[in-house]
Amino acid sequence: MYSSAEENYIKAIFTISEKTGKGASTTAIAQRLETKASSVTDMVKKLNEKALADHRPYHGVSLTDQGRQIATAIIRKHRLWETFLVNHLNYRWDEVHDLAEQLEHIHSPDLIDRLDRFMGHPKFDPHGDPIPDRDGKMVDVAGAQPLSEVPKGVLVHIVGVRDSSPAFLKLLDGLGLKLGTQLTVDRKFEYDNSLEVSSRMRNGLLLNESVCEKLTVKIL
Amino acid sequence: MYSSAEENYIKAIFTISEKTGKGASTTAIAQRLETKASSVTDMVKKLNEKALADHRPYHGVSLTDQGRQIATAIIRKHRLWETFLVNHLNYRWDEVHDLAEQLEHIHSPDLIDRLDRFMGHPKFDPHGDPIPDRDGKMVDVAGAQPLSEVPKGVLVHIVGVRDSSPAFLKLLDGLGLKLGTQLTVDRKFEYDNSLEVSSRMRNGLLLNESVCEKLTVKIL
DNA sequence: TCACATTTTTAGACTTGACTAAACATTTGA
DNA sequence: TCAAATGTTTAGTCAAGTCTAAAAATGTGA
Repeated sequence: MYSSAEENYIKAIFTISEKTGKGASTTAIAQRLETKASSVTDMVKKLNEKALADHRPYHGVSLTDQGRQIATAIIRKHRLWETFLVNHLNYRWDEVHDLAEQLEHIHSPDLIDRLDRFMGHPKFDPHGDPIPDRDGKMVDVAGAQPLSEVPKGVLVHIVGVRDSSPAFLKLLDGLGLKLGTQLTVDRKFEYDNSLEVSSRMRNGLLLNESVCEKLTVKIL
Repeated sequence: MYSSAEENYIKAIFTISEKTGKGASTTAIAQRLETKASSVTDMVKKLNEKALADHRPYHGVSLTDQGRQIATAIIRKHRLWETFLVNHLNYRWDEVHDLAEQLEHIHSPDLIDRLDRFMGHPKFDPHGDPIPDRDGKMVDVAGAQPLSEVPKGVLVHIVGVRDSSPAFLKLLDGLGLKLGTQLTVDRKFEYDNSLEVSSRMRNGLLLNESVCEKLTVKIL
């Protein structure tokens, strides 16, 4: 059984490694968990002793197989809880992240499997992220790419968001964008890499670079 | 926001006070929380400073209005989660206590109200205990009494259990007793205060004193 | 190559919540 | 009424997790 603190570090290392393809630096971990690098040093030492992580100083922390297994289990819990909150308790997709961060630390041999069964084994969470199965495997979303890389004139639909912060999700709500929304890139502005897109609901929607990078789409 | 430790103490003080009608002694609190009296002293001091509890040494700890309000909120959470686990995730009534002890510490402005609405505002949990509403009010179970006090020949039905431990609940399951089961006391044995009862399913069921005290029944 | 900016670790302290052992206080029964 | 039993508190310690400040180590650009 691991503490919430340990679990949060494991998840952070996993997520940073996923994103960068390299080990997670102590500084990066500290930043993500809003803590200090010295605290990270201590915890990484502890995870190392428990054979959950390896640390090559100045080259990053990586998870062992066991660490990775714990990480995917936590992510599975997080995403299933988010799905439950949105699909059954009528939460909006921008409200569930923090609550799921609490719920993901509930320890139970089978609660999450029952929740999974109750919901009919959903494959994606409300933000389009794949939900790992009991063995940590998740469907791979082949062909998905950031909107920022889509050429002009191609019809795509939104399959995921790379940022689950309330602010970002509310912005999307305000623009009428959600999972499944079909889009075409009409114009690209080199000046700031912003895009003008059109959907069924709206034309001439101007999206800045950072928004486009965080929207994952698939060609239809 | 209160820590899980603080919440557990508040709940223990509330429950002991309910049961005994007096303040909760530090020893009683220690026993219930499986901790030591000296630890209780420390925490009670802290709760006192936060205006959640009053302590008159040798006469018990009692909760302030604010403390009581927190206590009923936690009990509401505990019982609603138990109800959810049994009614929607198919847990048995003897499996949910420990899990609900974790879930009751989830902090959220409205999760529990949504859960309440989702389930259609249940009035009782799987053990027959009344679920407090948002204001801490719960229906009072008038006319309920322990089976041990029921006279011979009177038809009653089980409305609650005063012990939610897996061992006790499994015993009841094994005897074919559950909420709603109709019983008549056939014989009373003065020797050890055990009772012989009969239900529709079984006759000549011998229940010892401690079991009879923990079964709450109502005359039909 | 080598200085410096960056990253990482160490050392010492703090908070929360718990513990043991011992001292202290009160109730109660004889 | 007073001593024993019971209940409570104090004092000192510990572990987890965090922090600041300072020291140490490393990668990299000039």
